[in-house]
Parts: sequence; C-alpha cells; structure tokens
Amino acid sequence: MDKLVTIGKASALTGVSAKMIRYYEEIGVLKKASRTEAGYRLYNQAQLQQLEFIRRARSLGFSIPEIQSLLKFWLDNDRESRQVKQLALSHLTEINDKIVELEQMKTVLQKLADQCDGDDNPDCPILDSLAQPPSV
Amino acid sequence: MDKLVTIGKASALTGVSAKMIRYYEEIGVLKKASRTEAGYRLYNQAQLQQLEFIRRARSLGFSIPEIQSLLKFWLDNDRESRQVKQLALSHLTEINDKIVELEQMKTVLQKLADQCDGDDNPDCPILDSLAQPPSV
DNA sequence: AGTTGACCTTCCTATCGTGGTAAGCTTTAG
DNA sequence: CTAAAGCTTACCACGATAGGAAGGTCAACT
Repeated sequence: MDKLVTIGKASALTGVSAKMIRYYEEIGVLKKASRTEAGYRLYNQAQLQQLEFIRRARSLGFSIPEIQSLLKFWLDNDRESRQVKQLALSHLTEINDKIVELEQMKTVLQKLADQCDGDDNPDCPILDSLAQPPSV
Repeated sequence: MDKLVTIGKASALTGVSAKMIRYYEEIGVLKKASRTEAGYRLYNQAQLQQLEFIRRARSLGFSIPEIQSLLKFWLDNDRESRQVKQLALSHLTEINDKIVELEQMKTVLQKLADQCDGDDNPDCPILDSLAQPPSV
C-alpha cells in the first residue's frame, strides 16, 4: 500500500518545490530517493512526511543544518527531548536577536520619516542623518 | 587641501571594508576612484563621506539598490524630500513585515518549547508539531 | 505507429552582501 | 637592500532559492 510518486507529485503534495527536493537530497538532508528504471525519483509516504516536516521547520525559520538535526531526532527513538528543546531555544534566541535589530532600525527610521516633510522641498532629515554622525 | 588616502585608510576611516569599497565601485554604487600611477585607488574627503553614508544606510537595513537611490538624492540638489520619504517608508514597511513574520515564528516556537519537558524523555511536542499538520 | 505535451533528468547561472585566498606588484620602514 | 605591509585582480564560498537549457521518458490522442 506504500504508494510511490514522482517528484512532481511529491512537490504538489508537500508544498516543497521539486528544485528544493533535489537540493535536499544533494546536500544530504534527505536520503537518496529510489529511482525508476528511467531514473525518475520515487517517494513513499514516509518520505512525503519528511518533506512536510522540512517545510514546516523552514516556515519556523530553522536553518537547513538545524532541520537536519531535527529530522535526525525525529527519526531516532533514543532521542532526549532535552536535545530538541535546546535546539529550539537556541533558534528562539536568534529570532529574538533579529527582532531586536529590526526594532532598532524601525525606531530610528520611523523618527526620521516623521521629521521629513515629504514635499517638494529638498530639505530632508533622513539624508541629513545618513550624511552626518548620529550625534542626535 | 583635499587629502587623498588609499583604500586601507579609507576603510579604517569609514568602517567599510576594502573589499566592500571595491565591490561598491564594481557594481556602480560609487564612481570609479582615481588611481596613482601604480594603480592604487585614491579617495578624497567627499568620497569618504559617501562611504560613511553607505555604512549608515546599511546599518538601517537599506538594500544596495535603495542606497544607490539615496546617494543619488543626496547628491542631487533638485531632489524632493517626498522621494526620500517614500523610499524610507517603503523600507519601513519591509522591516515591519519581517518583524511580523519573526514574531509569528517566535510565538509558535515559544509555545512549543514551553510544552516540551526538555528531559531524558523522548516525547517532544516540538517534533510532534513539525510531524503533523498544525491542527492545533 | 507516430506525434505531442507534460514530466523528468543533469548541469549551469543568478541572486545579495560579505569574507577569504592566492599570485604578484608597490610602497614604506628599518 | 631587504622585509613587511599594503595594494592589485581574479577566483571561490556561503544559504536557500529560482531559472533555464538540452535531452530523455511517459501517457494520451490521432
């Protein structure tokens, strides 16, 4: 009952582009898929699940090396949830750092934009600020 | 009185790596620098200011094409502050979009991490969530 | 049986901003 | 005069993704 599908169907079913499926195989995130006699890749249910796993992990911002670890944990019955949680918390820290950085940019830029008339006049505090040391 | 410096000094003075200075010239963000007889690039005060301008704009997250526009506006006395403000607001929107995306990741991931014991036990809601459709 | 169109294969290119490295020339300090 | 530091160009790399070209394969229709 393990229905096999070619890469196009696998892509449509999982939302991962064929391009990326091949890439994941190439860099070793996924095991090499079996092939038809003509060389077409074939995917079974378990492999489709792995592709969905990858897609969800990507949508949470995990990097490919991180996903490789997550996949390994998932397939390993001897894992400790400690390992997974640690990885997740580490990723959370990265996310928080990025948010802080973006918030800082946002604050500065919003202030500058507020001060800029945005009319025909060439005077512009945004350009002034970029041109000079941020003394203010 | 326009003191000329080579690329290493320009880099030290502006905080832009020599590598990136050459790159900006190559892609046309900066005009081609003048050269000594031996072929060394030379930078004057105005060019150093432009490098600092670029560095500050980068630190606010502006892309290089955006910076190219900002530089053009800065050097153009016929600019309208409207144009600059529009660019800044557009960039601000991008920043906000990214923040929203990261906040969403953060929320989901934080919840999952909170639910994960993080001990010797293999049970892990994080992996469960990645393995299954986000029904919850 | 033959053609057509959809699907698959591999290989190459590009993105964006940055870093690194290697081979070779120039300048400066000792 | 020599050694070190600085400069030049020309490569390669990252991360994750997309695009295209050239060619093989499969299924359906005539």
